[in-house]
Amino acid sequence: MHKENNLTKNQQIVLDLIEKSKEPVKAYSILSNVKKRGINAPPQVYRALEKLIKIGKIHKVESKNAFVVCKNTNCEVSNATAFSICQACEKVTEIINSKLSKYLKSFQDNTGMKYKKYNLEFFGLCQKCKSK
Amino acid sequence: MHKENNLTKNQQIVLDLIEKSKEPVKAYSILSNVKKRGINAPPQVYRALEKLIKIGKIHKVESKNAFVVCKNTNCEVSNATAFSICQACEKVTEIINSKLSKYLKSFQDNTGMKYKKYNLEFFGLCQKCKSK
DNA sequence: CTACATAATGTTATATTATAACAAATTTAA
DNA sequence: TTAAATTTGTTATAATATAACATTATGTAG
Repeated sequence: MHKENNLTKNQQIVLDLIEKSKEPVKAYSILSNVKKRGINAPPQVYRALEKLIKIGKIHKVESKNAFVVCKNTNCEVSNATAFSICQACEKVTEIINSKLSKYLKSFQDNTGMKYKKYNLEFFGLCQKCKSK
Repeated sequence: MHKENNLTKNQQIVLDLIEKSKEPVKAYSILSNVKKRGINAPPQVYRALEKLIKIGKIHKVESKNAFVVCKNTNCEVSNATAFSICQACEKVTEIINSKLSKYLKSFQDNTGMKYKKYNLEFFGLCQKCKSK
């Protein structure tokens, strides 16, 4: 919400909007909400999103085509992301767990491929929805 | 490739096509390739895909909006999927690693949320692309 | 400062991915 | 063999994302 350095006007507008939201926000929802602030067309939103992802301010939740603020000081510019997604209420939370990230960052499969990046999405029922 | 039981004609046609492909296939690529077999419109493809995912025959690679055959006899109807994706050649391979799947299936975060399902995508350079 | 390079912007158009809605045909199972 | 459920075929449209290009702003080296 507060002014970040290094960000251009459009990037800041888009980031502000995502930060204000409790839920992941979709690109066209962002667009319709920032029209009053002078952003008129999809490319302006997608460009800002691309940059914000690149610098690690936000992440894309792939299974939802939606965007969330990075809550993790350790995810190292978007290279190691994990989310918990409730299948009922659709709530998405970034998982911050150093054991998990250490495990995955050092994971090696049998092909010898060295991983630079991962994205993990867990699905289940959150506390609230479980008790319904 | 061989006739599977339980599948309808369209489901079988779509599955055959995905099985024949070495790479993840996109929905509209499937569509254009099965027109000669009588599938004319997107909903026919998407319905087949939905069913095939549900029964665990195929997976969706979320970061690519593309579909691959399940290579894993243990992924238990799509509930535990992991992929290795080369950022250069875009090759996608399903990771079959029981340590990894055990670790993730039993993973618990601090919210008490119990996970039923996960999808993990690793990115890096495959052997071939690394040595270029 | 100034000129070059780089990045960001604004804009129009279009490509790509996915679903809604509904009538008809087929399969399943009571 | 009828009712229910599923799958199909079809048209239309919604939702997500990028191409292309002219313009403006910003950063940086000389």
